[in-house]
Amino acid sequence: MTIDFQIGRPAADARIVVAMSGGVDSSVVASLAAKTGAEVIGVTLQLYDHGEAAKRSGSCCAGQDIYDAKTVCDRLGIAHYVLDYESRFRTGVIDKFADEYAQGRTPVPCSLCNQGVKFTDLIAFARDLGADCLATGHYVRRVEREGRVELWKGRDPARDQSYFLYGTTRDQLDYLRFPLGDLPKSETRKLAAEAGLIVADKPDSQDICFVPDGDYAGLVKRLRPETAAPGEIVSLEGEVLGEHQGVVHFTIGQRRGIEIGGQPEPLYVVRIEPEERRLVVGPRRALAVSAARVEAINWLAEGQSRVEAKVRSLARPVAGAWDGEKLAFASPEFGVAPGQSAVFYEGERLLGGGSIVTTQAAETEKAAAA
RNA sequence: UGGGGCGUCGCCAAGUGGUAAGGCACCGGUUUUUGGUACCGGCAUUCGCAGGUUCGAAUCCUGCCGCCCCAG
Repeated sequence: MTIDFQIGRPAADARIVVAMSGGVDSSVVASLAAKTGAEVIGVTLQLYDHGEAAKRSGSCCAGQDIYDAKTVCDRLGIAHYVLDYESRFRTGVIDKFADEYAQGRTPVPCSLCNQGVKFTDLIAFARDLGADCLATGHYVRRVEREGRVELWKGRDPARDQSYFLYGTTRDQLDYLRFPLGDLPKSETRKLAAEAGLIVADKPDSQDICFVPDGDYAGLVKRLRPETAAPGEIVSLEGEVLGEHQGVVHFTIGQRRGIEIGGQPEPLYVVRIEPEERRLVVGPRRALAVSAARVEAINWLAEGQSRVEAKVRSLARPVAGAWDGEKLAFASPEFGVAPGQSAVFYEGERLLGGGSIVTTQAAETEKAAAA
């Protein structure tokens, strides 16, 4: 299978840099790039410690993964660079991640990473190398239409990663290539196997890449100890129902882990008040939100008012109206957490997105609290 | 130390002779490049304790223990 990298000049003269995490996807991208006949350079970022996480595979950008990426490059006969981005990743992603929790918000580290270290810094590096483009293994599509580039969802809806890439700028998009955007994952694995890549059967990455054992709270606690301070759990009416072991363990809309029984219906986290170290909980209907204020928006399209919006990576898009400041949901949305991204779409096309700063409770909460 | 009430899974709670509902919580799984959500599954051989009646009791009887309320 051949993929057109849309470089605009003979492959023999082209140079492609591939961002390689050490996983299947980006390895296949490197393989596809090599097949074009262009000069291909694999680059892997070393993002965090050499300790615990390094031994774990199926994540990205630590010891085993770097070794895997290198092995793949050797097989393909291409160059491979490892860049030490630990300190940048630390300040640009991990510290911010912890800070967000300290403010009672729920960060999306993958977006922070893509928009910072991965794209901004890596693109600069690739440009320095004189490359024609930077290719990654993301499942999104770059579509040239009417003389402009657009960002579309990955063809395979189960794999679409556009939610995490809303912050990609037009300039970056010009330079980026996503060769897997049209493929289903199964096809990627098949290509990996055909190419004899060592990572063909490597498990998909999941969870937060820099959290070795899934215990993200443990990491945040080390960086921001105050997030582990116990506090009250109160009802919407202000009644103290129990105690929690730190706001770091919670996010808006969360049900499990509150550890309060004896209720007629489940309790969800409705609000987090970090300065008071207080958790406000209530029934599901209290989560209903009619609108969300969104800031730091990156538009890839002209500002649109009628949009479909995703406020979580795994949510189906919902209809909404954008007025330049806030997103009004056509029908109440549940579990909208400040810190998460609101990403706007028009069908397959990603229009833009930003960070949710506040939400507006729907009438039902007021009714429930009254 | 008179009267009344109660004691069923961590919590709430149904069940008053026929062989322990349900909800919440918790645990596990599924899904997933964020946190969650949702869905599926698990969760009292036992009903404060000890005797007794009965073919059979959490359910009836007796005693004890504990808690609550009202009276002293």
